[in-house]
Amino acid sequence: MNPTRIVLADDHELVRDGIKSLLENETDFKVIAEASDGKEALKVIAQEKPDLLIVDIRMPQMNGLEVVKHLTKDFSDIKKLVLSMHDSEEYVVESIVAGADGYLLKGSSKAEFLKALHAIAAGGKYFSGDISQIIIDNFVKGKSKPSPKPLAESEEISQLTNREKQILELILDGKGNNDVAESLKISRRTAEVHRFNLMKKLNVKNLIELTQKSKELNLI
Amino acid sequence: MNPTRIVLADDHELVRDGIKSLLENETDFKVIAEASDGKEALKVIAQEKPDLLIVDIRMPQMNGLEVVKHLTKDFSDIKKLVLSMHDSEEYVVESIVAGADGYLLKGSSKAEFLKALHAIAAGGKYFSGDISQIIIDNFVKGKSKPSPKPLAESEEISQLTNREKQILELILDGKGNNDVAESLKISRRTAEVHRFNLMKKLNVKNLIELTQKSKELNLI
DNA sequence: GATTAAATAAGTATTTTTACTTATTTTTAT
DNA sequence: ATAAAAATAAGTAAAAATACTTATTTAATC
Repeated sequence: MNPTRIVLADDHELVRDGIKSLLENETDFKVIAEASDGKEALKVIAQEKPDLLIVDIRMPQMNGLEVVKHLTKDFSDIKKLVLSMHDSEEYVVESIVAGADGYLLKGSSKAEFLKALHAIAAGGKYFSGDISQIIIDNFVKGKSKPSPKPLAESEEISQLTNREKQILELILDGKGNNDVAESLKISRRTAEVHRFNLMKKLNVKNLIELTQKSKELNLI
Repeated sequence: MNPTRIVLADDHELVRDGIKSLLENETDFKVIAEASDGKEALKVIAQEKPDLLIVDIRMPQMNGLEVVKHLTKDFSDIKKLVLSMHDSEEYVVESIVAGADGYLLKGSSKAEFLKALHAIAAGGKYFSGDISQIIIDNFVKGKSKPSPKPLAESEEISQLTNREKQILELILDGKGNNDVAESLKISRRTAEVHRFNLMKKLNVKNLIELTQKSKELNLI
């Protein structure tokens, strides 16, 4: 197998060097590029198309979570491991919500770091056991959780055309046909047709069902 | 500080001995009793009132999860660490739901084991990073999780009259004013007024916002 | 270069919702 | 018992949405 190609984003050179040296003898991983701030990270990622991003939260220009969000949105197949000094609740929760595949405290051992990388490279998730408290508190609310649905990109959403997805987003922002038309500079009728078609494709018959379906599809 | 008093429940003597020897030099923890099946565990716990139970899932008579459930119900201040050979989804999820404070795979290192014990003794939770995938998949459903609100009955919802709450539910089921009217045997106009009023109270201006607000309020 | 798929737009008719106001009847609380 | 709050209902006019159909213009693909 080819090594997992990694981009490293952290504003401290020392930290980057440390991680690089940790990975030096690992044949499974290869750091192919670095960035010292969020904006740069995005640029580098667009160029290099790595398999995985290791990113610090606190960075100049654009923080790590923003970077993660962008990746989740625009490069959904790039994995994201968030490294942080903090086990602050907000950061952890935000990271998960932003779509991070892992969250490690900088105090983690090399062994755990590698474990996390392997898990994530294999398509899994790895969140430091130290923060499980936070995860449980924030996400395990009701008890029963009936559907362990694959949160993968569903077939349903992929039958939508790009335009339809775009319009769906606007609808989900609470926009009416008129608003949609206006913000996309198309006629209201067109907006209506798009709405009509996408609702048909998603097999829903009203906004509520649309919203619920969207929730199931993790669009909201 | 007094050491944390532990009861050990596992049907394999070897495993129990192993854990005991691991804890031998730890002044913070003391194994005060053991049990080799679930029923016995409950009996011992009732006698000894330990601070913490380390319990295997697979045991004769009564499995570990059942024991955990009983403790959560009847001895809520006793902490529970579930030890398992399996990272099976069901077990993990069930453990959490049953009220376990931690879940460790038997393959965990001594360091992680102690970390977990310390975390749990201190009132925290510790779930092996290896199973974070499962936790995330099962409990983190929708993306946005804006409000770690106490899912207590919010002020907003309590300003609604009962009738309005009832109608809100129907709306959230995707019912239009006509459907609402029909199923409550009231006139459509009345349904409209209720909808109008409740939306005003919740300060939303369309169905999407209503749905989102309802999600925040954990109504959906 | 031809087909196909996607995006655009208009038309039509029906149904709903919005955004009120007014007013009567029940409940509930003091 | 009486005032206040809640539930009921109707009216009106304007704005949107629904449920289609048809049709033209781009893009993409074969």
